[in-house]
Amino acid sequence: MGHSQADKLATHQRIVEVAARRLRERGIDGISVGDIMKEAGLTVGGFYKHFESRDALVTEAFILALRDIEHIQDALRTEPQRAISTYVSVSHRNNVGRGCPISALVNDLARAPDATREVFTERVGEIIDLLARSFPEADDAQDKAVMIFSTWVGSIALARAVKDPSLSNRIIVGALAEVLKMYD
Amino acid sequence: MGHSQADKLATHQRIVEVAARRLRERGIDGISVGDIMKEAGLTVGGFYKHFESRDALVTEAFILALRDIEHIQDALRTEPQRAISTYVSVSHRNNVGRGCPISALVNDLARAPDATREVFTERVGEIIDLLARSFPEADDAQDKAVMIFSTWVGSIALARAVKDPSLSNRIIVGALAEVLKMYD
DNA sequence: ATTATCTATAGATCTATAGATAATGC
DNA sequence: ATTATCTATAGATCTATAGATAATGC
Repeated sequence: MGHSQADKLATHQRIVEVAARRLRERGIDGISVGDIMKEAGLTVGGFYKHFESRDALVTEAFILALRDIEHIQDALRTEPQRAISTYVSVSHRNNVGRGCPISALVNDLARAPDATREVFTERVGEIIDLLARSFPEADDAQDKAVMIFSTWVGSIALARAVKDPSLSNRIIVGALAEVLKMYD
Repeated sequence: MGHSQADKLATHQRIVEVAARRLRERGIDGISVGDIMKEAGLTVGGFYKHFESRDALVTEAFILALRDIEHIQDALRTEPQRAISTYVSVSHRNNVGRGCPISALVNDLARAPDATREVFTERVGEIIDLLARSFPEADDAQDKAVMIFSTWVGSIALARAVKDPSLSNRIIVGALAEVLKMYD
């Protein structure tokens, strides 16, 4: 056992990092405390010295996962079309464990505890505001923003769920092409 | 015990109906064989005389749930704008248990067994084809179709997951308004 | 002395099966 | 005799807790 206070912080971070990835891959109900601890190189007994409950880990892991879309939000401010092309992409579809936790977990979030849903809701509001600002001259900028974000989430989630790779690619490529036309 | 062969068919149907609703409300991992049987007025022991496995019930329940979008598909052939207004609506958002199983379960489906994903994939292809036919004069009809279906799924899933009712309404109303503009 | 992590386990699930019970249907 | 459903349970989870162990840090 290596157990300084600094070690504990590093351990905590490692647990949350593992959970943030597996959460997106397997869903909220798809991860267990035991599995996450094992993958972090620990045993289950120490878990509750780090987290109040399993739900608390889920919320913390979701918050960490949201960091993986910060670069999209930053790009939205200055280069919206590049942000869109990064989100609606084959590489994003293929990398669920490191991708946007909203498209990976939107159904799970609808059934999640309030604490997690609140974090999620705030971020959705921010993204929609950023998208709306990318249409400074439109009088329906908010509506356009809401539609684009719905398309992002829907296209990536659908492209991951369909079995046919050709259909999956058509969803990504087609949705991207149409969304980009909104900037013409 | 009432146990004619006709009773067994009715029992089977009742189990699948209960599962089709709870599946959409709670997710694939959110239903248990025992809970579904209990809600159908039965005990757990009889389950495996009706289904090969839990997964088999999930697939059958998903197929039954798909019947709740057949009226949308029918409307798409003749009145696409009405079909869209029915799908992207507050009442659809509020009725997950009887609503489209794709928007309720798209994340779950990405992690589901192949048999379920295949049924889902086929239906997605059909819907996209129907949507594409609603733009007979456009040369990007397939892309438009893919975008609209992504918007459907994303807007309903997001509107259910956000906590703020005002934001939830803005997502529905905004996404609907923008999609309808594609028919102008 | 304190504490970060470990071993062990209680108690509550959940899927699936075995065998009993009470009807149906030849 | 057959069979639809029931009771009971095996075996495998899963969350959470108790108490032991082996470090840290005053």
